[in-house]
Amino acid sequence: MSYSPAIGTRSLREIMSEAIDQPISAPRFRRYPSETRAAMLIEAGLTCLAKGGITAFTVDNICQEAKASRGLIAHHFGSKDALLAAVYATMYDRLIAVMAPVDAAAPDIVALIEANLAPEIFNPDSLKIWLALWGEIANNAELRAVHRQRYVEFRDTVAKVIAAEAAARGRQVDAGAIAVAFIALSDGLWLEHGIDESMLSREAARASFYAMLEAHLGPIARP
Amino acid sequence: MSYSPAIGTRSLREIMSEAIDQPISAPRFRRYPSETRAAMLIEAGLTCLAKGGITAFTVDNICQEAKASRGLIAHHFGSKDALLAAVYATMYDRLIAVMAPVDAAAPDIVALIEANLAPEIFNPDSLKIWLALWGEIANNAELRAVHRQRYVEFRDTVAKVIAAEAAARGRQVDAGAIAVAFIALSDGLWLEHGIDESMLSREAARASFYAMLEAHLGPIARP
DNA sequence: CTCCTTGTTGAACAAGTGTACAGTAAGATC
DNA sequence: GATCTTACTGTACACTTGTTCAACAAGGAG
Repeated sequence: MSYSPAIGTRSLREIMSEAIDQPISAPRFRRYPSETRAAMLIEAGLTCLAKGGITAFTVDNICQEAKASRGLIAHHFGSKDALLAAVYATMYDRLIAVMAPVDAAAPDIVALIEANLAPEIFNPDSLKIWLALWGEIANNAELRAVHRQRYVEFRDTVAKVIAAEAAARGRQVDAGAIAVAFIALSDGLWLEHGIDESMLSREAARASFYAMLEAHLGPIARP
Repeated sequence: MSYSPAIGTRSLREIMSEAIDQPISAPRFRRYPSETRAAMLIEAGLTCLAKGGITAFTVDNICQEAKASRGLIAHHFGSKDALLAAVYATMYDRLIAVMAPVDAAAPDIVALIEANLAPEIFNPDSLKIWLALWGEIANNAELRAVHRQRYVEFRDTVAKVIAAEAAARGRQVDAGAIAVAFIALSDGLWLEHGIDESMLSREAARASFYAMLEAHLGPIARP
């Protein structure tokens, strides 16, 4: 038995109600403000990346994860690539948010290190997402644009803290260069931890951070 | 006008020869020893990864790059994933090959650092390949198996050099832990250099390596 | 030359890809 | 209640995906 699609003024729900001879009251779907739904799709995209890498970042997967229909990504983002760019921006948003306390009135080098080791950042799922995204940067102009903007923003935050610490110690250093090296180390530690958790503990990563910065700034008192 | 396919004992080449009324002497394709063709497919796979990341690692792309037909990957590797695993193993082969001189009778910490900066290793194309592969490790059992084996092999080579250097200096260190940190740093530097070449020069990367190892081993004479 | 092995081709297949779009309906506003 | 905006659905589309497989042919062995 098949039902004909709704025609004219009678909704499918009305027809169905009649056919099964009882009212169907529950709405078939929920409407969200555009921003809310966009955020939901971004979240679903992140989940897909964490679960299966860039290969699993498909319209079908994402919409299923978000419990929405296939058309929604196009409606809210225009294209899948635009959603991917939004996903990447979200990752940087969160990274920078964790750094925010560090960037406060009193820059604190220990807080910088500990922020990098925070569970929101230093965890395999999060890393899998970074990894999937990094692998796409070279092949995706939209992603590259986001990267260029956000990376510089992030680097400058780190450089500021390092420069402040160096000034407080009366040391002359190239804070920008050290910031890049620090980020490189951070990325590398995330990488090892993300690929094989057992290979590199948080404690080992912490030691690397301190050793690296002490080489440039002198002894740092650990908390 | 269309030609019927070859039937019975007459080859398509014979029929074509007759049709255009002149001999066709050039073979339609070349046969290679299995190993040779496998190597060609691996090379083509590497090229695809460098050009377009894991998304470009498709049967069509690879076979086109290798100037072969679609069926060849299945014939030589069984599946696309098996080829990917072989590609990954090849990357480690080459990395370990560059390290080989380091691992010789007289382990040399400077040679270790310089090997990591060698143009065969420290270049954006090579990094794009690593990046694409790393992003897949978590989602691909075959790849994970290769990683587990080769990474340990590689780490032990690095640890050996560090341990020897530490012994020569009479220092007590955890060479394995330092090796992991060293590899993490190395990966991170490759990453920055590969994503945006202008962000991190070879010279800056060199400085990071020396600072990192000097923190553990004391002053190192630079070449 | 005539086998014979096996590397190679290319079409066929089902399943999955992103996008377009016409139509549906939720829920705020009046 | 009626009206309207727009979030949302779901199908259709053209195309790409990896794998299978029967047939072809290169090139060495005899």
